[in-house]
Amino acid sequence: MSGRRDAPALRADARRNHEQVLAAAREVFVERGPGAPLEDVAARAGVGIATLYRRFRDREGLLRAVVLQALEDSRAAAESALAGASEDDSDGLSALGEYMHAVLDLRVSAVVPLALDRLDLDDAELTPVREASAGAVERLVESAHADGSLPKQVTFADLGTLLVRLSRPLPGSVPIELNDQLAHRHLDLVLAGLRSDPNVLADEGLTRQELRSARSRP
Amino acid sequence: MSGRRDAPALRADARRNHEQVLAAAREVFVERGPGAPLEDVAARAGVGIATLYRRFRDREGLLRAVVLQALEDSRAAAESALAGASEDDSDGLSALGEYMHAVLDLRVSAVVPLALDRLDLDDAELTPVREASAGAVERLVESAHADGSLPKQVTFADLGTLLVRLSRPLPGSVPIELNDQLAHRHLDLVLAGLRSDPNVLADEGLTRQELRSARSRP
DNA sequence: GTTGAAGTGGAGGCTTTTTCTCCGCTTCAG
DNA sequence: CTGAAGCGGAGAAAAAGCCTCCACTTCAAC
Repeated sequence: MSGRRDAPALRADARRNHEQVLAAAREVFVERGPGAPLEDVAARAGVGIATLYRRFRDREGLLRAVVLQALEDSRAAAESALAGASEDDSDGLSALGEYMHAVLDLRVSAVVPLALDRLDLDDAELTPVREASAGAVERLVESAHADGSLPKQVTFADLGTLLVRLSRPLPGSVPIELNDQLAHRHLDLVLAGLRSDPNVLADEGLTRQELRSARSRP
Repeated sequence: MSGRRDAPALRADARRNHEQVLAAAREVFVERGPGAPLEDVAARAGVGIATLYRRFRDREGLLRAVVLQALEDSRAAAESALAGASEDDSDGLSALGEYMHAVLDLRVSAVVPLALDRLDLDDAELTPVREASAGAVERLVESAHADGSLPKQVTFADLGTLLVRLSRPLPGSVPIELNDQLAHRHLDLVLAGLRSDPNVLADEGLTRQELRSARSRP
């Protein structure tokens, strides 16, 4: 559960800074792209640039840490939605919708593809975490397929890529609260469409494997 | 209909380069942001950097030209959809859908907000073109509201911002054709939802004016 | 064809931006 | 109280990007 090789135990203030930098990085990378100046990240975290570099080797190290944390957040949200669904007797699509709204707030789908783009896709540390997160979401999708609340033509890949589109902030000077409010509204629009019509789309979307292989061999 | 003050009539090759740069700029700005190196734009156009600077004063001049052209494209698409709808006896939502698919292909909604962000919003040359384009789209939306094919709660601002989200390319190395294919699929999903349920959303979206004022005073 | 005006590419000087280290000062925790 | 741990930010070094200059090429009018 700790970093690579037993961590030497951070002092309380250092640990707090570490978290603040990570949170700031997620915001800044989402707003300004994965190449945003690290000084901006430090400033947003309310911390000196040296502190950022003390905790993270370089941009790549920071990106990797951000992705790891975001994927973990996503997995937790998916599992909590799945658990919530079996307690109440709500259907699979409701659970999926809950997860998607949560992910929007976490900005997971905005930051992960952005950051992953600059990282080694086959990284040994990243791969299992990616699998775990995707697996949890896949179970959510399967359960919605199984109880008929989500049309079979709408696949994991459809929902994932759609979520990416909905997660990225609108360009231009749109205030962040308005942006988020609109994103949730747009998601509701999509979810309502999925719910009302079992034949929304004529043909079946890509599978996860198809999406991945299209990505790796462009 | 020509540029500012009667243009001195370009030679054929120069005119061709001018168009190629404009087209390349639209693509590159959409893919890499409005701050992308102009050398990349020149390279994509198959032209030297000097040629780019000979035709456009600087980045701002190029951005402005791109926006002007994109807005003009959008207006033409909206008017053609509106005209097509009255010929056939299709409803307002179909016309709107046709327009939205066309705009996706033109990448208008991706490039315009991006570029406008770096330009003077109250620019005297831009404003009338922006009005003309928005006006044509507004007529399309109104006609869909009027014949009941589009729920009243779904506003111009909703559709515009949604189109922006759908238009931006997915980050990561997603091949362009796959990206576009998915974008059209996602749009179909949204349109199907709009069509099937007159009460998709509980409350009314922002008006155009509300969106604009939220943008200008953040 | 010839000719000269129009157009072209890209090397390179200059500026701006970003990175990342170093070191004197501050804070935590035992 | 003290020393180990942590901190901020100045600034050297590097990288990225801008845009001009000029020797060369192409177009089109005659």
